[in-house]
Amino acid sequence: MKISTKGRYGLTIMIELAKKHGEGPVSLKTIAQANDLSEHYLEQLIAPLRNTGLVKSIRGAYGGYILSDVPSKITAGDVIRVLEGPITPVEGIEDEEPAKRELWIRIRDAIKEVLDNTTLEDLASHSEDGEADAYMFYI
Amino acid sequence: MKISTKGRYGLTIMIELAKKHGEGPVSLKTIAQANDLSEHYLEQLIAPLRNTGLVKSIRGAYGGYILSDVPSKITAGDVIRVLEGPITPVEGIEDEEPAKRELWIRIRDAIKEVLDNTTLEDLASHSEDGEADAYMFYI
DNA sequence: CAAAATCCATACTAATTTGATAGGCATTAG
DNA sequence: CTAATGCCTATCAAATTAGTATGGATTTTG
Repeated sequence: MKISTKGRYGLTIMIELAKKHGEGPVSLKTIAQANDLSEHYLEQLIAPLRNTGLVKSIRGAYGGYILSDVPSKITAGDVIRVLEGPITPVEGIEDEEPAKRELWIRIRDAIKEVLDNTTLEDLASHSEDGEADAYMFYI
Repeated sequence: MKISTKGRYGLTIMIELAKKHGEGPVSLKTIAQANDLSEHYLEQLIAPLRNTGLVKSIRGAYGGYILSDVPSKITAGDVIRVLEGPITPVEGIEDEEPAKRELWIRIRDAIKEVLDNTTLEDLASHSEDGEADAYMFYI
């Protein structure tokens, strides 16, 4: 029941690109260093993001990546779907018996609701402040 | 972003126990056969359910398992937490930067809301009918 | 042009998790 | 006693995750 580093680091990349949207290409090296991540690994994650058209690449010296659209038009769901596959708590929901099928569907819809209504703009604008939100720490 | 067979089969076991609650112990063999699952594998899954007190075992011939409480008092969240660990889309939410932390918390709370408000009674009562719910098939 | 910066592609690997299987001991109903 | 059942430990194969390694290909600066 976890989102792997693929989705998490992928979101990290996209948030960085959103923060610098309109300021020209951002290199993976910059993003890797700022977030203490492996540049090589990020390369593997951004490849599908490029292939599906969420980002565009500019090659050569002083190149990098830019968002294909404005941050308010790209959602967390767009990113997670590309890197983690379809958003669902189980594969083949249709094959489950009715009771569990209904449960998985409710969970799936709840997650989709959150991911599809959170844009990169939302995420980027909350990235600067370090304030703790009221509802932060509880399980 | 998946619930593994541990959680899914675990729920299957608990739903079966809920359906026969009050009718004496149910053996794993019965449950395994009814759901076409490996009895040995179910043994491994029910061990933590027994250790945490969600079910009680009756040893010996014609033994089996029974729920420790009425089906309306046990939730899907109780079962999933035991078999899958804490309900959260990422480990160490506290360590994430504010924007993503807020996103993970929203997802976590949405999932918890569903799991903690679905009881075994709900699930067991929907298990007999084979009717397709209106909102079944879409992604 | 040459060198540096950057993207691009493929292959390999170590660790972990998942989903079991195997075999035997312990307990109880009949 | 004996058959049916739970209980326990060990082992294992496949898949997934989280990277590393290597070597390009492309573009810009100087």
